[in-house]
Amino acid sequence: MSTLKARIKDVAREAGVSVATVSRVLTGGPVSTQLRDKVDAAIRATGYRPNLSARRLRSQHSRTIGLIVSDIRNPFFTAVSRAVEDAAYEAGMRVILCNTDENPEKEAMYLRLMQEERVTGLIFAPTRTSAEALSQTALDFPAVLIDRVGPPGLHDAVVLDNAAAAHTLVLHLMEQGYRRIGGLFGNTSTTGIERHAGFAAALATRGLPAPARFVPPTADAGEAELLDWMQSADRPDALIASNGQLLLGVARAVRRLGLSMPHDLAVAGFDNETWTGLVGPGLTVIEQPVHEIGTTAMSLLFDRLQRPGGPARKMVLSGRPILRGSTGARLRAVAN
Amino acid sequence: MSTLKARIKDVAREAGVSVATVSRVLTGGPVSTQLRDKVDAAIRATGYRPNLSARRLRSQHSRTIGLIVSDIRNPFFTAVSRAVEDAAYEAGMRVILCNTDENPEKEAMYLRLMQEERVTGLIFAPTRTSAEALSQTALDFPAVLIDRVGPPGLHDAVVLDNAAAAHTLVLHLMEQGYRRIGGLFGNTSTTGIERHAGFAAALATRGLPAPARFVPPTADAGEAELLDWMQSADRPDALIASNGQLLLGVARAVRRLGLSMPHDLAVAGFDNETWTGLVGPGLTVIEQPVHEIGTTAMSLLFDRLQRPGGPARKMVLSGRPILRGSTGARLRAVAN
DNA sequence: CTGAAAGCGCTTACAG
DNA sequence: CTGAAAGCGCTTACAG
Repeated sequence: MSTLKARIKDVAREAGVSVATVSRVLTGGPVSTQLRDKVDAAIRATGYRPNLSARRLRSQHSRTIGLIVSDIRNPFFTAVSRAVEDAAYEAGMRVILCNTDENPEKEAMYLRLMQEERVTGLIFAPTRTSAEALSQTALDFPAVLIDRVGPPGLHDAVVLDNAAAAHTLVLHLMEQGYRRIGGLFGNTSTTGIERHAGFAAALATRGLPAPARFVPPTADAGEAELLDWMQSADRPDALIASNGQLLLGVARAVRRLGLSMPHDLAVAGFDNETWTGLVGPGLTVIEQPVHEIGTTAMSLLFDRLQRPGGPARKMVLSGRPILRGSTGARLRAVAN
Repeated sequence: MSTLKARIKDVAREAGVSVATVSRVLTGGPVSTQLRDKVDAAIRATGYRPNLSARRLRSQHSRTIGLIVSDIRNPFFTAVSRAVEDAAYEAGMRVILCNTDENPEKEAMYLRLMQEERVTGLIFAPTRTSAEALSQTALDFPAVLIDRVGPPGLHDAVVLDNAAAAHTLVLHLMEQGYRRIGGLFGNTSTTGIERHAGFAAALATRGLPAPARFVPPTADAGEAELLDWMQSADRPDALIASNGQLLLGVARAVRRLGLSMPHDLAVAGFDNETWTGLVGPGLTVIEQPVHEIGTTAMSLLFDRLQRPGGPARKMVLSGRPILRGSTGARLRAVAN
């Protein structure tokens, strides 16, 4: 028989050994070659597959990583998730993925789920609300924050050097001749704040104004905001979008308004998504090391599990500027 | 105390009731209001959270859905996954997601994992190799195939009307004046085969040749193949790409060769990914009802769980053609 | 409605 | 190296 009904007890009977011996074969314990062969044969004969729930309960190890992000459809999180999952399965662990839609209530709910699953560790991209709440909540497992930071010194984190990256983009735009540089930032995470800081600082070095707008980090919000902005008095001649979703909204608005990049509006943003290289003259972006963010988060987590205690570590990874046509040099008005 | 150490036994002691009563409160069994209040208070006082592994083991219900796709980074699967996850959490179930990279060995491995997790049901996009193997393997849980079909009559499935969709695209291209219409198809799934069939059938109605190339369903393979094709003798004047990854490769090749759509090459494809509306004149595509594919798969699964037995059902959903500039009318050579 | 007891399928000291 | 026994944290008949 090879139904799923086979338990370790059935294998033991089939092999003529104790359940302890079967268990040892399964977990790589010390067993004589002779018995091991018998057990292996019995496993094949019965079609036995261990019951992971029982194993987890008894061993008190869930071998499970929680992964909480805002939306797996955001390509940044898609890529990070894939890296996390690969690393997890590699290490014999499994992943529980949750989408919060930047909703603090969902975050709280999934945090409870993580407790109930007795996860080994958590990788978490919190909203600002939840990030602050983290200082109150004592988690029963180590957590590594990604993309966004929490209360200082409390959790390990892997983030981009956001201020530096935004600074680089602004510097580039200024070098290209732009002076009215606007910024569109997400309003739900610390990331938007940090990128805004770098943006404002760079413009301050030249005494330029730093018009900024904060919106929900979605394509729709970005599109609507830019449509409004471009029809207002303080219309910018260059724009920075602080993440891939907002940048997508900007690209849509540009298309809808029939603007030409960079002539009517220079555009730069974050996240080297597939489409950024294919649109118009190509969009200048900061590429995030998405895969490395995922693997680094897992490394920090495994590290923390092996050596609990010790100070919180923040890994700050650099983005890579990819300069494309959307930030080509500004054409000066011809003297006439 | 509010550590995770609290077990049902601790709550019972705190509330002055039996563990059975606590369990009944937890699972919504019949308990007097008086005791229920005591237990609720004790749960709050102890910070108790149920242990899902224990619950699963004892109740023999994992409340878990397995989801096996080729790569979560493929936007089609990203969207389907999100729909599946939302439906699952809605129903109090959790999802185990696995990426197979179109690799039959990984598929077999994850299928074993599903057994060990004792999943309630499975949603699976198999390669052709695994789809065939499915006729041999008896699974211990119901499975719903998505995007691709398996052995006839064996499993529920949710698929696009692939042949009809490809037929529609070819018809449109012929109406626009194109006659040398090539097709680029994925070679790992039944989907590519079905789309090729519709493609060939449509061209046959006008007695036109149906030059087709089968490649791995990746952007790189698509790009390389089109670069080669466009430099060959049988260079097409219109092209169909059978999925979003291949279409992306095509878009890259078009850009690299400096071709103008539709003048140098008309392009149509599958999957209405974000970028398809933003590239050049916009790409004509068949939009798949990605969200509905996910929710329908879950419905079929829940249905099957409630009423086992009964014939396998195949849900065939229609794609929606989105006509854009990439398939604009062919400019005839001017008589001179 | 309530409690005492059995048992889900494993792993892991303990003793030999 | 091997086996008998305890027990992980729950749920669920069973009896009252």
